[in-house]
Amino acid sequence: MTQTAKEIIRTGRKFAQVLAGARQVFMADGFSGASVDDIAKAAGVSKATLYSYFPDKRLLFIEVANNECNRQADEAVELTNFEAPPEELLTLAARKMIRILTSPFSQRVFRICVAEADRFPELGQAFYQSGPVLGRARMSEYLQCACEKGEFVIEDMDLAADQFIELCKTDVFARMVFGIQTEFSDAEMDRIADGAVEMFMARYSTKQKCC
Amino acid sequence: MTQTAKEIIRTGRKFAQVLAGARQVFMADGFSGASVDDIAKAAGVSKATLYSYFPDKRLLFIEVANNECNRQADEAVELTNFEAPPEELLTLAARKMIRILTSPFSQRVFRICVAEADRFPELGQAFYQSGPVLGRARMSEYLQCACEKGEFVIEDMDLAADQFIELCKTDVFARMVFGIQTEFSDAEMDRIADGAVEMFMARYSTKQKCC
DNA sequence: CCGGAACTGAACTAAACAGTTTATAGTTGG
DNA sequence: CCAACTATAAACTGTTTAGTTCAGTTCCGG
Repeated sequence: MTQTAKEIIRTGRKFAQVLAGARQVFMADGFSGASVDDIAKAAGVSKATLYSYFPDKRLLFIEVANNECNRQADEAVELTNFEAPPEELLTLAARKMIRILTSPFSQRVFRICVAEADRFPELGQAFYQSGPVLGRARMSEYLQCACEKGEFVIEDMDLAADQFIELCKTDVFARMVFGIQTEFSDAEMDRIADGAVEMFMARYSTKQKCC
Repeated sequence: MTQTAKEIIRTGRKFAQVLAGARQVFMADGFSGASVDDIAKAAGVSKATLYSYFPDKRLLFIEVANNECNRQADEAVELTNFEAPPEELLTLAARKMIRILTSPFSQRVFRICVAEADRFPELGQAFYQSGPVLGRARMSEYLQCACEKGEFVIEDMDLAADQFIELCKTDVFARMVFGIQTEFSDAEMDRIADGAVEMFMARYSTKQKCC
């Protein structure tokens, strides 16, 4: 009558190993694609040990997913140097954004979130919070600041932030998601980034480029 | 020694029934989530009958997926009335686009494409062709025409088309994909649509709104 | 160096599911 | 009315995989 209840046991020598193995296999194969045997093997641990830490595959996955979401939140884009001229700053931000969006890691996590949306609704939510919401917050913060300096005129700050981020996905995102293309050259990224910045400036900048 | 080879037999009374049942179950549960027993039941047909038409689950799925992609291509947005003022036309197009993007059907198909990208790479390609590529072509065509009338100045037509389509996804798409929200009010859609149009006009329209 | 806790490996259960077979029955057209 | 074709239900095969069990081994603190 071993009363493990339904809880994760975080103490023990090999806990971290199990987690690392699970992370590796889940990231590569998704939830359904990953077998517990594979995970145990990748972790260099017996299946019994794995099950002594985690009551089931589901909770193991959730643990991994949460960790990854937190990691992603930590690595989020910092808009450094609010003082730089808006056009420059936005161009840098756009490039960074595109690079993050197209990273193998993002692609994998995105795929898993979508594929497992039925089984793990909370997963999409977590990812949305630590990705898009955070990005928008950072962007909004900067735009607010730039508006106060009279560089932009923006009525709906959240909309503007979302629009900028969305523009960074132009073409690239769809090609990625549908498996048309998984890597992008600097030239391709710059085309999108510059396009996004020019569009954003044309809409919200106070500087007129004509007349 | 029944020489069925590995081919789909399209003749026979119940072929259409099987296809309809498969469509229903695959759309609801995805490829892995759907069991052949469920499909046979939904089709009102025995499993043996199903297997007399289709050599395996995979080919049945591909048949359904192809049909759905073609259907989607047929229903694609027509940009009616090229003569209308650009702002009006774009606003209508944006609303239509958002409505299509957020339809339960699109959501389901998108989800399936992403989830099964490994198993069926050609699926994403087909969907990309019958969705994004088609949309861009239609949009490009219109923009070309409007440029010739002097309503817009656009250097990179494909980029502009993609940008407009992308702007229509602002916020909405991410919320959908991550399961935050699956239905959208008219007000929410109009906010995005109007935002997209204003942005697009500011960037590419020849009409100045100031000075 | 000892005793208990952590770990191992391999075998096992149970369920799900793709695909097959069989024996039977309805349908159709000549 | 009789072949030939089509369909059916149900049982069966084989495989995969989550989760369990247990006898034996390793590790580590006291």
